[in-house]
Amino acid sequence: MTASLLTRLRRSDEVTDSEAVRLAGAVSRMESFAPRATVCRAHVPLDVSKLLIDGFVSRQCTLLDGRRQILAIHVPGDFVDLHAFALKYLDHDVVALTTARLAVVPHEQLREITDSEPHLTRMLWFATTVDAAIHREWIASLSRSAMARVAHLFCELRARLEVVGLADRSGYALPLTQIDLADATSLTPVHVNRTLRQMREAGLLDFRAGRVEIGDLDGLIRLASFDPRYLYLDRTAR
Amino acid sequence: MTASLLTRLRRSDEVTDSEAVRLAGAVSRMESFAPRATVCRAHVPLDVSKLLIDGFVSRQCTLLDGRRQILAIHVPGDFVDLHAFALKYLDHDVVALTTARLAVVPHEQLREITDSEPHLTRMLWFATTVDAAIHREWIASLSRSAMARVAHLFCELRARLEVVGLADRSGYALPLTQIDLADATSLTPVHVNRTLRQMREAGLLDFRAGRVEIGDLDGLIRLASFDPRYLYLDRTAR
DNA sequence: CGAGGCCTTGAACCGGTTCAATCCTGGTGG
DNA sequence: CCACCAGGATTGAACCGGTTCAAGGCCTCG
Repeated sequence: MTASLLTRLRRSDEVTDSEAVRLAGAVSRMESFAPRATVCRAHVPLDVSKLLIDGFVSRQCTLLDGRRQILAIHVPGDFVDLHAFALKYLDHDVVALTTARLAVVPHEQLREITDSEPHLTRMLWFATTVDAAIHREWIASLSRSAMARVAHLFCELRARLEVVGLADRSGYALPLTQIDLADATSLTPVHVNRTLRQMREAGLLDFRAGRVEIGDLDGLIRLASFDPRYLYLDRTAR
Repeated sequence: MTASLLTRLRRSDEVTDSEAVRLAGAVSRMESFAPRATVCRAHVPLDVSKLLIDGFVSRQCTLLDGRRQILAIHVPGDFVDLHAFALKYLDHDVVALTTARLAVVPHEQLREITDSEPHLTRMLWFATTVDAAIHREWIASLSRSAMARVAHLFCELRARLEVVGLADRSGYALPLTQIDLADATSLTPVHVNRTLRQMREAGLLDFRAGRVEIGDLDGLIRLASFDPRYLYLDRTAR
């Protein structure tokens, strides 16, 4: 169950077998969600956190005028609402974008890990600070052009999915709608559509039928000015 | 030195005297910075983190076209680059917006705290997840109108400064330029200026001479649709 | 007293939005 | 088996919030 999380953590630091066992043992059960189903709601006290096994989920909030803002998109291996362990409730909703399976980890288990496994604790802390780094990159991304924003999102998802073996240089499965992309980039669906057409015509990328087909990864990276260092994928003792 | 950090942490949970002593003992020295001085630079390995004692500092990055994007504004009591303890380097620069004093905490000390003080560790972890929550709120804010964005920034700073006794309902000192506000809201200085004029004419707020004078806090909160729950200022065991 | 920042205001411009219509596709029920 | 329907994708045209460019004004500091 925790295989993809381990793959991710091991990309950034060494994880001992006993730590891996500890983590696997912390999972109490699995949960499945249909597309659009709410995984957890803002401002509701939580005593579990959830690890995404497969599918895509988003952190999102609903603005006053009813528009949905996607704050982050999570991929398999992400400990989606680990923040809730420290925060005790979330400030946003977590919603399934596709069919999704998540492993449930009671905070009681996390509490015991923090009491007895300092290194594992630092790894989990690390995972939440990477989330924060991704948020910052989104803030910077939002101040750029529509093309750059959309390209950046595709580059980021590619890099993160590659870590868990779900993407390569040529593309990846991404069963989202243009509306999802619009809500994630703060653009209108209409403009996302035009932007995708431009990218297709430029031979950069073709997003169709739930799949991202990358024509020119280097061009895409340049367009997005994507620098993956903010994902902290290099290996260092933590 | 750690008084304002303690005030902040104690707002969210109980901190024992021995924990407070441990935290105070972790500070190795003080550093002062002039306005615009760089506190730490992106992508440079770090072995200390810094706690803001007084003044304002920003997390920021420079976009390809030379524009500066402010990703966060920190107020006294904030453990500005605590993230670097987990990340080992930062993905952005930290720059003094005003004259600023910071307390330096070696990662070695933080390491020892994580090894022997689980509750204090969770408190520090908590502090970084609140930073992430603030980032998310900025993402949502950026998708709204110029008025709402600027109003939201003023509301947030007021709420955070109030915790450490540096603001009340009527206003607070904020020695930033309109250019700083522009870079923090992804607006142009020209438009920030027009927005501030509108807010002044509406009797909501007067930002002049390095001070925010609030005329109608409730109106401002409404305009910003500011909901302070994302700052996690309620007291809970963590 | 001159220079450099910052603030302020006007006018033209433009990237992205809004509104509206049409197409396409997969799923459903008769 | 096919008509129908709903949700998403696509395209055109008018519009608008915020940008850009340009010109002063004001204040502080050397």
